[in-house]
Amino acid sequence: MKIGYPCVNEAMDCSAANTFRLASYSDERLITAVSANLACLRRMLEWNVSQGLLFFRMGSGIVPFGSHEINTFPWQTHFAAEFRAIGDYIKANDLRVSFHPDQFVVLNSPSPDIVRRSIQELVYQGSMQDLMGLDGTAKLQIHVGGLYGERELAISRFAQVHATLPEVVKARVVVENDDRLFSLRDCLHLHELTGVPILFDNFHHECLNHGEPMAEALRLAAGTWHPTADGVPMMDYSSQALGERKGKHTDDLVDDSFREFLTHLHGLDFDIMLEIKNKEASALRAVAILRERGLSAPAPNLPEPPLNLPPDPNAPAKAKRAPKKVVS
DNA sequence: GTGTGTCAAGCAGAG
DNA sequence: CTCTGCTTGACACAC
Repeated sequence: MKIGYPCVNEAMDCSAANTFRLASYSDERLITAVSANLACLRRMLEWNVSQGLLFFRMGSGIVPFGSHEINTFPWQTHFAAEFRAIGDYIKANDLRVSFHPDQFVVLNSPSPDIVRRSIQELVYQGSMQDLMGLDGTAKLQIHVGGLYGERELAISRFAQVHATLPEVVKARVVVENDDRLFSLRDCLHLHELTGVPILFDNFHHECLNHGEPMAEALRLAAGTWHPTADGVPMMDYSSQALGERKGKHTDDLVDDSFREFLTHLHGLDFDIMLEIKNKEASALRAVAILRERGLSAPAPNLPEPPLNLPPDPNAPAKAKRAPKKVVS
């Protein structure tokens, strides 16, 4: 069981999401942004390893405009060594990684053009995994898509498009149950049609379900993952922010809710992505909770104090990101 | 330096 | 019709 957090480390002074405007696109800017993003990605992974956080979701913006036609720069070959080095680090430290292409990826859209661009985006993100030398246990996590007023048609259209995906993408795509449109039951139906594994989201299941108890839902979702080809089932974990709109995530891990959730696993193994606003801070607490229950490896010997944590009390008040280089 | 409108992309639902 | 939320804020220009 590994614990992870998505995309951003709030304690670090770098971002792996450097970008720029489409209107100001140039190869030079692309090279600058990708270089910075890969360097930061590497540092985040190293920090994660030092903290026992062995699961991580990479952001969609590592290569700005990675699937846009404007981007004709051969970044795959230009940055091959950097990607490979990150992949080697991932494998050497037994890390698990995933990607979550954004809401614009809609494989079941009635619009052929939207489907085409969606596949392009999956190819872009999957090609990063290829460049890192990662196998099919690294995943691309997406939603079923739109409802368009006809649930069965929407699901079957996903299945048809799924069958046409390039093999390297198809081996990595997993589908997440969502909180408003497509429930776990819909995803199980889609799994029967396509074999696509289901990435279970406990909070979405709480928002939208057909009465399946949490333990049963976990068992059903886990059963859609092939033990070797897909690896340990992944899941997203969150809980309801009290007093907020239904579906709103908490800002901070609610320890007792997480402990209660763990009781439903009944020995099932999952790699758990914490979708919680304060990111790595909650992930660290989740790791501690797993350790207190013997569900996770003991703390590694920390070779060095955590980078940038805790914040230097002598530092000037608030400076989450290191200030950009001053060119006075 | 700070404030802020806007940024490649889809869809559903609230108001 | 407009606005919001969704896995993640950051760019770029006005002042």
